[in-house]
Amino acid sequence: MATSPSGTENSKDRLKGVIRDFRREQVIDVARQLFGERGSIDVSMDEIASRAGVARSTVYVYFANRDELVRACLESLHSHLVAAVAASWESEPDITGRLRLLIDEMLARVDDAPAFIRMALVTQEASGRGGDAIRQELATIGLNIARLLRGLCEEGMTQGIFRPMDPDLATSLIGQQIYGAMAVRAAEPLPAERSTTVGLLTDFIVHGLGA
Amino acid sequence: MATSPSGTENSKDRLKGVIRDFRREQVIDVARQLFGERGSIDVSMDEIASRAGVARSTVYVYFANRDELVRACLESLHSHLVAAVAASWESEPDITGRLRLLIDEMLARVDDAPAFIRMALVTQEASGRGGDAIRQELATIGLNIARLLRGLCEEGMTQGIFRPMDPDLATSLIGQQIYGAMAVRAAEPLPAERSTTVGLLTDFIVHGLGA
DNA sequence: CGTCAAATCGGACAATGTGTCCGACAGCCG
DNA sequence: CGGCTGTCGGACACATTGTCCGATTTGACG
Repeated sequence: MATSPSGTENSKDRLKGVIRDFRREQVIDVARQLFGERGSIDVSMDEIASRAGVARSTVYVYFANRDELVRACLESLHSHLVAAVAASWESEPDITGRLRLLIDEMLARVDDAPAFIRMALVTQEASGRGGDAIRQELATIGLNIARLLRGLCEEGMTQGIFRPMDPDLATSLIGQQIYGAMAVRAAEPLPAERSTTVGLLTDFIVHGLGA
Repeated sequence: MATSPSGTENSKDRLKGVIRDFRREQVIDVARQLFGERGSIDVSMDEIASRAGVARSTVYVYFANRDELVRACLESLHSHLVAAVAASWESEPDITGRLRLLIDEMLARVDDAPAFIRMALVTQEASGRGGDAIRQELATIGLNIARLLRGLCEEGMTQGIFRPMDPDLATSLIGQQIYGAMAVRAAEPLPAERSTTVGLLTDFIVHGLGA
């Protein structure tokens, strides 16, 4: 640690870090695309590596194993979602509008990578052996979205738009509806126009089926 | 074909058929239980075979491959569901009551084999290579349940309980909600009392979140 | 009881994919 | 130049699926 000036060393290390991140994202991008097209089970590490233009063994330098790579892809998807939502959140003061916004972005993720979402929604599967990292990541994502939803519910009730109700319950019910909608859309060969679906979904959540 | 009296031969063949069915169900039961506990990915054919007390190669006499076995398990689960619903359907004339009944039975299936349901809900994954048989079966099951739901929706609208709406849309929305609820429940380590959940869910479907 | 056929066993096999490891090699920095 | 680092590419051990086949059991029938 004393062999070179700390300034130079830091800069060098930072450069290395940047390069590493860049390579990592290169692999993640390829993996996300392949997973999005064909799900995660059907894509081998071999294929990801060769498509990313690196050796298979090199992939294992960046990711401990397959699950870690999948986890990183989920993380990437999530951060894109968060960024997209944050971008228009403040400019949409209406509660229902924000709900619509959130749903729209989530369904957009589905349209982006249907096969991957299909897998993600269920990779809670694989409860036995591996998959711990993946489930962990999904839990984190779920929690984060639940946080958004819960805020929405509480404000909706305060404003008298929603009827009084345990906010956790409301959050869970909305979450389940969105979850179902995502899963169904992910399985659909030709999903309907997203804006239409979002509108109908939001309406249903607010009004239900009753007369 | 002329070597023995046809009567005897038929009886013998039927017996063989019965035996075959019996053995098949033996394997299916074991597989369903293991899948229910740990999902389908984590259970090897080896383990299923040895737990069922047969050789691995024998399993392949009854099922062409892993997917066929999974398909058979799904079929079994579905037929149990249908039987349970049919048993109390007629004695429940109320539309909301029937909806509650259907939801209750579906969630009961989840409680029965959470890990398997988790997988089933997403085995639309594996869109590439195999999995065709499984997806086929899931589509059939989904269609059948959608049929029930659609009838419920139409009758509800006729009776003025539900607001007028495209019945296909209503069916899809309810289906998605139930789907989400099943998936979430399947992932829950300690799901809430089923009757409570069913009540809240039904209420939400009918009334939504609005004030 | 002995015979025969079908069912089952059990293990070998090829194919595929994962994760590990290591020697070779190229580029960069001192 | 000489060493360091990251990458390559391929060999390896391991697990699993699905196939195959000879040996063995079972059970029905004469």
